[in-house]
Amino acid sequence: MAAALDEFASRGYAATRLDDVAKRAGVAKGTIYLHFADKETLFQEIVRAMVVPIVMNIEAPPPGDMPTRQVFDHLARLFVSEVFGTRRRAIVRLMLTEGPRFPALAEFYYREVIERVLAGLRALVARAVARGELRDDTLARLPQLMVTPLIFSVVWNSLFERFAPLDPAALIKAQLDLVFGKETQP
Amino acid sequence: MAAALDEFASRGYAATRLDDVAKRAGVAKGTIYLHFADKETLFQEIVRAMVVPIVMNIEAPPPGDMPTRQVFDHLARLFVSEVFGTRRRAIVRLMLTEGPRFPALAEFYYREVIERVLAGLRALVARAVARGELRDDTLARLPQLMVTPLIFSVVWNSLFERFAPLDPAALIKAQLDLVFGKETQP
Amino acid sequence: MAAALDEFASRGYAATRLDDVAKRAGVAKGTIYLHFADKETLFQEIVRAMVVPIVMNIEAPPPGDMPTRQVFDHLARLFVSEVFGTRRRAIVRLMLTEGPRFPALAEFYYREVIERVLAGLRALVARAVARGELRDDTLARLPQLMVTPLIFSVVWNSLFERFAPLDPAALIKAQLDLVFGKETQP
Amino acid sequence: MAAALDEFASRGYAATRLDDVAKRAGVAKGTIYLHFADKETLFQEIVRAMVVPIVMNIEAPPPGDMPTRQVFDHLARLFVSEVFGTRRRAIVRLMLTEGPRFPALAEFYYREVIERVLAGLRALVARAVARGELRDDTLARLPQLMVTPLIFSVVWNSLFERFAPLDPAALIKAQLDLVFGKETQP
DNA sequence: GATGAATGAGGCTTCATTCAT
DNA sequence: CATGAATGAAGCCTCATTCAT
Repeated sequence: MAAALDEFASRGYAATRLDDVAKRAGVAKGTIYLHFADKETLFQEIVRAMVVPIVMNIEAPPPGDMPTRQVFDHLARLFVSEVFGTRRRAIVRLMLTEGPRFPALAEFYYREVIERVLAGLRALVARAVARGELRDDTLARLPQLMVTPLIFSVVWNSLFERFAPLDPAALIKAQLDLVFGKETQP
Repeated sequence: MAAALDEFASRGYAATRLDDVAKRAGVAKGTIYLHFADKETLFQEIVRAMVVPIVMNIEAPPPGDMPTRQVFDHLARLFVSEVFGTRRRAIVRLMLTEGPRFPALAEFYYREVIERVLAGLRALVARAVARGELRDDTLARLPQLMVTPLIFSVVWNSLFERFAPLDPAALIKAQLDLVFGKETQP
Repeated sequence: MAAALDEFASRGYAATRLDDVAKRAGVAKGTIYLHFADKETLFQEIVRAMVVPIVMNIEAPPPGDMPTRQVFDHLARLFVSEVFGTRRRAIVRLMLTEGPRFPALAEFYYREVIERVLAGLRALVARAVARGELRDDTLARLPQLMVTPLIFSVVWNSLFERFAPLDPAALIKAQLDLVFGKETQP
Repeated sequence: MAAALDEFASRGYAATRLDDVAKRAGVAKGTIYLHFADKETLFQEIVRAMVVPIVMNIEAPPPGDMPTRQVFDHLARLFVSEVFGTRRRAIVRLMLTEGPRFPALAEFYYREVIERVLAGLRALVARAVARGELRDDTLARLPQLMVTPLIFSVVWNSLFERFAPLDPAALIKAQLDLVFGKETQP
């Protein structure tokens, strides 16, 4: 699966040859079919299997007294170190680029990841409002605003990293500053 | 080219058959080769040809006395009506999904579109700072923050429109509220 | 189709390679797919196309005054010269050997050929009874008895021709002798 | 071997997978290779092993005073109950359908079964002629005529049983009636 | 003996590309 | 210019066979 992920990530679904996956994994072509019904299943299994762990962290409730801004900072660092900085980033990119052609996968992703992430974000926003850290509830209606910089960073860097690498940590920090007001002590 | 765009947009580059493009265009398969060297060239020509017009608007300098917030509002509306609401949205999505596999195309896109858009955004941010409409210059360093909602909307809707359509106008307005402060009179 | 028939006839359906069919036909492998959806369709189309002409003859009504025995003699000669002695014999053999694995084909064969042949045989038997050429009507209930020697000859020779070729003309003549009584003047 | 016979019988030689044979037999795939060199050998061994018992009965000499017609009746009943009505019918069908592709098997079948059956039939025909039960010796030259209904029944039912099942007992009885004259007391 | 995971040759099928008309 | 039949390389998948355990 690691070999397949690498191939899918670097060539895309359609351009990946199972021959190459097998070669990279150090097995014969037929061996793949002992574990996966076909290329499509292999692809979907990989994404499914690696997508779920990504979401785990956000659901853990934050310590009761931590400022919400700090919670978001923590989550952002988590994303950068555990997703963006790792092979999991490829999973996110594959979802974005291949998802439209795999409706079943997109639905799975939505149910297993997106809905949970959104719910978690909404809960955090509500917490911040309740604690007087946020003035209004626009963000409760559009919690996506808390993660646009993350997705944007993945997209940007997959296309333009060569020309102008974009630091996801800086981008998300700037967004948090917009939301919570500029930090006074960094 | 319109036929090819439709096919590429709905199936992706690799899964598009020139047979289908020809059928949709009402010509014979061979005819395509009278105009384009091969499938790859066809794809790149289409994206190039349709990408350029997208950028035109942003470069026109804004009326001298218009509040910068209004300029951004106008540009956002322009994006929604002229890109998101039209077939051009497919072009943006194709750039995002196929770009990684077409480095030449990504470079072209970066030079012809992204750099110019960024420069335009930077100029607008500088204008806003100069006019006292923005306090600090984080946005001058990361002008991408002004467009993350647009890109995010395209990505989101290409994957999850079925489950939870996301209104790009609302998302960009909320982002502008974050940047400029909540509008008092709409 | 002729090339495919030859290959199917000499190797059976499963063992036939489309590569060989193409080679024998003097075309490229892909060309086959311009005319037939897949190997299975190719096989079925061939059998269908060549099976129908076989049945034509038997349906023509016999001259009013000809002894029924002569009508059968004529049909038997027709079978020997137009089917057994030609490439069409391979069609019959293919139906027998591959039919069980192609239920759709067997049904088609039954509807298009067998039912018609049986009806024709029944009509002839009835005619013979009406003219006093046959005593009882067992054959009207089991008209298959008029063709068992033909089918048997095809089966026998496909297996044992090398060891003991069986003359279908002699076998069917002997059967007709059994049915109508030994011919007095040959 | 029973498992393999079932698989071969229902799918044909080429379409049978050793995986399925092993599964049906409740052993591992490799186990098959402890007993048979390869798939072809397995197939031939099965047919050989089960073909021989079929022929045994016909060679037992008939009771001296039994009318030959009765002997044939008895043999016909034996075929129906011991072959047609049992799994052995599959063996006969496999010989017919796969024989052309296994010349060695066809030869074995001819030597071990056909020749003996033919000899037995000839002896019976000669006995009938000697006893005045048959007028002429056409059947001595073409003893196959005594079994065409049996083979035909197997072929017919393997193809058309769904549409019009054919009773082998009725067919062979009718043929015997043709040969020996209609039975007066059944 | 028995297992069953692994192998890889082989065959079907697709589709970008060509070219005679 | 346009056609579309023909090509054949390329890739997915199957399954008989092997062999370390």
